[in-house]
Amino acid sequence: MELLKTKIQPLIEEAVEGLGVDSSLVGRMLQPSTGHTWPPVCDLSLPCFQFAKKLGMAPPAIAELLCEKIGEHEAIQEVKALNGFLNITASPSWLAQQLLSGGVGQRSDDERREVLIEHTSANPNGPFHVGRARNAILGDTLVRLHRLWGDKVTAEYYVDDMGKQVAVLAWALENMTEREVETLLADREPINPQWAEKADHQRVRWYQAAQLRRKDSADSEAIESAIGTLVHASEHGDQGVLDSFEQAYQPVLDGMLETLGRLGIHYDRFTKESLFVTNGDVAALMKELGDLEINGVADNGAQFLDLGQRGLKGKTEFFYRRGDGSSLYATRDIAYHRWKWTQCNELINVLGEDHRLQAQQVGLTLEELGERRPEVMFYSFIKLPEGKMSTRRGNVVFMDDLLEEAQAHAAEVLKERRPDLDPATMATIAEAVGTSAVRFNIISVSPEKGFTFRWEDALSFEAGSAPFVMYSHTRACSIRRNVEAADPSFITQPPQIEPFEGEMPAGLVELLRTLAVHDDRLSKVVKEHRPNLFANYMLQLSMAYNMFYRDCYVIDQGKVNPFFFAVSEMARTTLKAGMEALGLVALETM
RNA sequence: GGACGUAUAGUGUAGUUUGGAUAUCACUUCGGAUUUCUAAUCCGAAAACCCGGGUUCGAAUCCUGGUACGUCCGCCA
Repeated sequence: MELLKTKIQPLIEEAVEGLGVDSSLVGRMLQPSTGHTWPPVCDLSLPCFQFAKKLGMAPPAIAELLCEKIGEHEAIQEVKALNGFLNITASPSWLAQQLLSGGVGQRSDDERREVLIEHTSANPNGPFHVGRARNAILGDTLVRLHRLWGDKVTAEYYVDDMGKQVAVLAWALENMTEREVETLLADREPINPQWAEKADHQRVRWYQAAQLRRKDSADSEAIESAIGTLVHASEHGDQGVLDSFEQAYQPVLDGMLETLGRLGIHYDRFTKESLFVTNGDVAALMKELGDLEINGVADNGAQFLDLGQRGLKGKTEFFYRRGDGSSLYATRDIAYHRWKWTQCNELINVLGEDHRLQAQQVGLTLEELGERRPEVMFYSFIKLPEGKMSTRRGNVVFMDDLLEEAQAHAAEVLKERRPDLDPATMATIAEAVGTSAVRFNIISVSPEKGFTFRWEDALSFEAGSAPFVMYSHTRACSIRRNVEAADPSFITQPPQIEPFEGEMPAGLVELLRTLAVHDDRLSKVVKEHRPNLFANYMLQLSMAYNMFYRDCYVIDQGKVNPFFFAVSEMARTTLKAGMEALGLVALETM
């Protein structure tokens, strides 16, 4: 709790110095109590173990001594020695005053940054499946969290508009008939009629059929060489070929973006990979790389960097140029990164764990060129209970299907709970609940941990899920509506808040404490790229609000309590902003 | 074979960067609250740090050796 720490640190330092020990460590040692217990036993805690040796005293005794030395302070409710810790609890009325006066959460300009976040960047060759969605959901959440913090963010999608995957798609659309495609895919699950008009679902079948023919047909060699020619042309910047590629993939990409849009995921900019080939950046880059100390040349003229000399373990040769002089994917990625650095002062990539090595190579090369390396948030792949997700084996869950299912499930729950609602409202709420639950289910797990997709988890609407948070928010909204009905002046001209008299109910204290650590948590989450911690915070905030709701009646016997209402409103706006930062729909009624 | 990542109650997870208290939250199980400012709620109980060694007053956290799972090791993208 930084809010409290800045106020009372001098007080503690003085007390520590009074014992005759160095107080310079106090700043580092004075921490929120360890988060192992919820609710926390206190707001700030000073472990006294390090002083024990110097003073020749037992830590609990030191804590006792310090405890006696700390004087009264308006911000402190209680100082207590316990098990060798000096525990400080903030005064709830002081917290309330700080929070309600609006002084909390102001960011100075030098804390705001221009951030470019690249995420998703999936090959436009087929519909989004749940595996790919982890990238988009994590990336978009990071974008939103940075915006909540006050950063200026550009969300960017790097479009893979050249190379083999798109070439296969373009070749298939040009050379195969629908009948041929369907014959080849006869033993696969047919296209879901619901998506029959959606280009990503349509065209992926051409792609899949072509993949089969490439492997396993009489003319596979001829096909391979035709595709090879296309790839080669695209890598040399042949505009005609690039245009035909675009015609092939753009409708697919549009379909994918439609799916993402349903989850509230949007981009500020799309940058095409081919740009860096056609504008000469890649050629210039390869020339520059060739002059580096660690450059090497293979027998056929291909070139690489020996990154072993820069500490890379395992495979040390990093090829950036083929024997025929053309560039590789990673080479273009480096050119792309140099360009990205001209657009921002902080760069974040969201990448699957399969990109770890390549990200190392790109990072080391950028440093070799005198650039900074980007920060990367890696995530591990989503599996199905049956095993790895694979389009080839038909073992996939499409996002489009998941979202439909989630919506339907939410509609079912709603029908029982709110039979009074009209169908249109019900559909809107069900859509919001469904998509929010799907996002939350994925966000709330640490990115680097493995994730197994389970329908029952994704569609769970109980405590610990998005609807739990959403529900707390609707309660706060409902209270606001009731207050407005009881006395509109509370909304139009909020009254002066009198300090709270007497002892605060537990739920109120808990809510104030939780609101008070909002900025601490957000700051950590944004700096360390860990959206799941904020999801966790939102659950805590919702729980705290529910406790407050239990203990404090904003409207009691028709009369509005101004203090409770002010706290409720603060929680409501904090909940709303936090939900938006996680991409959850902040419904006002559900 | 090599590089990297992960391992916490029956299940899913937080905490590990910076060692410190009774290890978080939920599902499940068991028990309780309700003529409610929206019960998709609240209160209570039971239940876990992969295995071995080391450092330390103190290890889920740091070091080391195993085991299991995942990812990568293309002049592919």
